[in-house]
Amino acid sequence: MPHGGLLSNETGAALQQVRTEPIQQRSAARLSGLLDAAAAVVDEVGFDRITTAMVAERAGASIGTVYRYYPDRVAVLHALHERAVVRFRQRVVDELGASTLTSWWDAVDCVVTAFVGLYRTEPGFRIVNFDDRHGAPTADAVADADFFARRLADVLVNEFNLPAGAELIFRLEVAVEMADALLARAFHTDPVGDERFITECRLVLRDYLDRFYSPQALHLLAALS
Amino acid sequence: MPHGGLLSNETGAALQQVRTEPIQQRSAARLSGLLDAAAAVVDEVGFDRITTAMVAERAGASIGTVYRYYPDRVAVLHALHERAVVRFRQRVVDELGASTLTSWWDAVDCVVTAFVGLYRTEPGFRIVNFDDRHGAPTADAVADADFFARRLADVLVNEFNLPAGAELIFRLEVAVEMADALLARAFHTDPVGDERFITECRLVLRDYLDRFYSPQALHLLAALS
DNA sequence: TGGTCACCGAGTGGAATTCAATCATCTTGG
DNA sequence: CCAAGATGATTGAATTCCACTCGGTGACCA
Repeated sequence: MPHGGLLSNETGAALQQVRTEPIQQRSAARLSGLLDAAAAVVDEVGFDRITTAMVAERAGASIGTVYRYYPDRVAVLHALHERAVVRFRQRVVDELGASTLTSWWDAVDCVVTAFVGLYRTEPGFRIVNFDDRHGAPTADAVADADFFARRLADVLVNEFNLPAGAELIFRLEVAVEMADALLARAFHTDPVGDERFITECRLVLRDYLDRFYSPQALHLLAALS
Repeated sequence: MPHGGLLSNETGAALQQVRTEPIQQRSAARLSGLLDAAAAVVDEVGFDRITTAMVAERAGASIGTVYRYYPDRVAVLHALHERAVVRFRQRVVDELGASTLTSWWDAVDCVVTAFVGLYRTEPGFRIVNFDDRHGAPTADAVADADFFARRLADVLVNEFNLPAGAELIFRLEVAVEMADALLARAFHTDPVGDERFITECRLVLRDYLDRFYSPQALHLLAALS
């Protein structure tokens, strides 16, 4: 299942995600506690064997409490997914800030590094590969699909003068899909991640994007316009 | 989710897949009828919302009949998956037979064409993207993961003299993962398949493999040994 | 006409989800 | 600063839904 990996939107996140916005401060702790519990359970039994009871018990709460915050079981998974994505984005900007970037490639590399790092350390991070596929096409699935690609496009345009536009976004969408698949494959059985697939992922991304956005290609492009 | 797409194994297929081998001829019809029903339901509600009752009703059978042939719900999905894979392979060989192949690229192209064709016409074909992810690492997940890659490797080695070996298999595994992801993305919302992703898939595959197995690269390789 | 093969569908059990009762924390008038 | 409400938070028994079982019934075959 493609998509769902690096991608997500922000607006739709809180949209009916949480039943009741936490008012008192203890609720916030409860909420993140529930997600921590869910993450732990995901690591233990996988995210289709998860039960609401497990999450509740692990969080030291009762079943009812889970349902106070989330309308149903998959909503919990969605929330966990969202949190993972948020942390991923944070990690990316950290990574970007800590590195000296000499070309767009370094930025792409940072993204891969951030993803791999989280896969290794963040409990339940495999949830980023969760995408519940409905038969009925999810209403705004496409709308939020390319969110991350757009984000990344902005960075590449502003920092490295790549040509903005729908084409760049599409290319990045493709790149994200490929990276997602290869990295997920790297961690499919190996908890540390199969290095062969990780390095091949970097290679593929670079080659693919180089085809359009290498210095030479850009130079050529500039000459034409 | 990675793997599971174009891949599958053959040995594990019939292994505990069907509870009772059909003895009388009407049973065979029942069996395929159940799978047809399952395929229809998959198209309607997606393959995680599917219920045994839905399949039974759709097939004009009772719950018990479903369980006469399949030990549990996921076994039905596995069987449907297997059938899809079998039909896919058949389609690939048909396609290969009908085309005049001038290079390994044509063979790869045929595979993509077959996959896209089935996605468009075969009910429930999206099941090829089904891979039940357990928390406990599936015992032989890796073992059957590269089955299709090996198969394809055989063809490419025998027909187009690509250099056999673990490297080729790994490359094809990577290629399969990428193609799987991009094609699944193409059909994620669009039932006819987003042509942009399909053509980009062909492009990516060609570029990726060309890097190692283009005539020039092969020539170079031959010179070194 | 007995012996399998197929089939049925009410029944069982476990997990998902609800909800009315209870506890905890705020807040407001005195 | 302190009662009571008022409102948020929590609980867990009850309910619903769904996978799966099994004893009984008809269909085929020899």
